[in-house]
Amino acid sequence: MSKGKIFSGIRPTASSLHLGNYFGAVANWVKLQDDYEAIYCLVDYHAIIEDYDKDALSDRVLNMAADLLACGIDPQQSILMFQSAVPEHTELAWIFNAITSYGDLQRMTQFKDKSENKEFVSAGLFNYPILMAADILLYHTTVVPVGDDQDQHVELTRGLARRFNSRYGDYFAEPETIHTEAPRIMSLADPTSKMSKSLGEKHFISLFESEDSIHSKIRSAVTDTGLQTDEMSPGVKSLFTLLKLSAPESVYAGFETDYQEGTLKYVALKDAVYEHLVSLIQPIRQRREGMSMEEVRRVLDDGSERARAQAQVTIKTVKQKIGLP
RNA sequence: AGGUCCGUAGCUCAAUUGGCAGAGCACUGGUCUCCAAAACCAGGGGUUGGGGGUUCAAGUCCUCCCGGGCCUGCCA
Repeated sequence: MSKGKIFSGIRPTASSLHLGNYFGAVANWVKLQDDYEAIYCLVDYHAIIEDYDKDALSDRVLNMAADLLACGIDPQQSILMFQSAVPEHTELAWIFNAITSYGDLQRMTQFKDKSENKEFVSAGLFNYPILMAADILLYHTTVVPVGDDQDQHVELTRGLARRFNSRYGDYFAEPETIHTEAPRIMSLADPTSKMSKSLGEKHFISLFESEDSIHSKIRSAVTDTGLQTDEMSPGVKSLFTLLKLSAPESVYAGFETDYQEGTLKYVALKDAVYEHLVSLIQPIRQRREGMSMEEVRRVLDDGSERARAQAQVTIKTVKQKIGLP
């Protein structure tokens, strides 16, 4: 039987991947490669719709590609590409603009969140779900692995596929989302917020930063705040999550028992998280170090070329269907 | 294109008739804590969007430019 087809993107807004990217998305991307035909895309056209550093962007694309390869994305198996190398993304997005209702976009909660209290809101920020729909449908993707914050956008994508099909004749399959068991990794300094580069230096741990820095960030992780309750505090829960992801089950179970018996020393938990985390990411760090950027560039160009071949077929058909010469 | 309001620290803002650029939050360090948090103590942080001008003295006044918000007009 034929494999399903996956498309997933990541914005090259930082110079390297952090633990949230890794456990929340990339680790799953690596696993999914075996069961699906996958396209993983650095979505640089998405990166430019909000403030960004033009001098850093192209290096970020390359560096994140290198990070992804180090994490185990296999360019023999999957396609690793960058968006702006395949102009058909924006071409299809424009076409989808014509069948997207203004109201649908206004209802996007992410747009409402991001545009609130911002003095410059680009039209691109408003339109971005359309580009995302184009990214997905351009390759006849059947499965989209995303966090639940992207559900609404995938739902729009399904709606656009349906609307296109009913106006111009069946063509696009409606992609399904899959939610892997991927946990949301929280900021250690503020365990009620998702780990993110944009919150500031304290709020994320890069896969590639120094061990000292990782250690001190974990050591200073917020644990209990305010009054004691029966519930495990978000900060402690977050540390347990990281331990579960990085340590053997027996180690995890030991700490859990300590917690339940009230004998847990948070320092011990933190140091265990640090040690297991570092040994888990050690091989990734080593692969990343040995990587040549020329090779990464070649992989990206090759992936983008293969993707483009598929994209061109889609665009050609779409243009015919909608009546363009 | 016209009208109008605005631009001061990472963020929100203050600075008298023109008179030493400041506060809160955030950040960094310390005390405390198993680690953190809270609290307290200390610290770093600025081309006041940019150029020119008036003045003994400009964040403040004049002028041009850049950027942004709102309104109107025009446009494929």
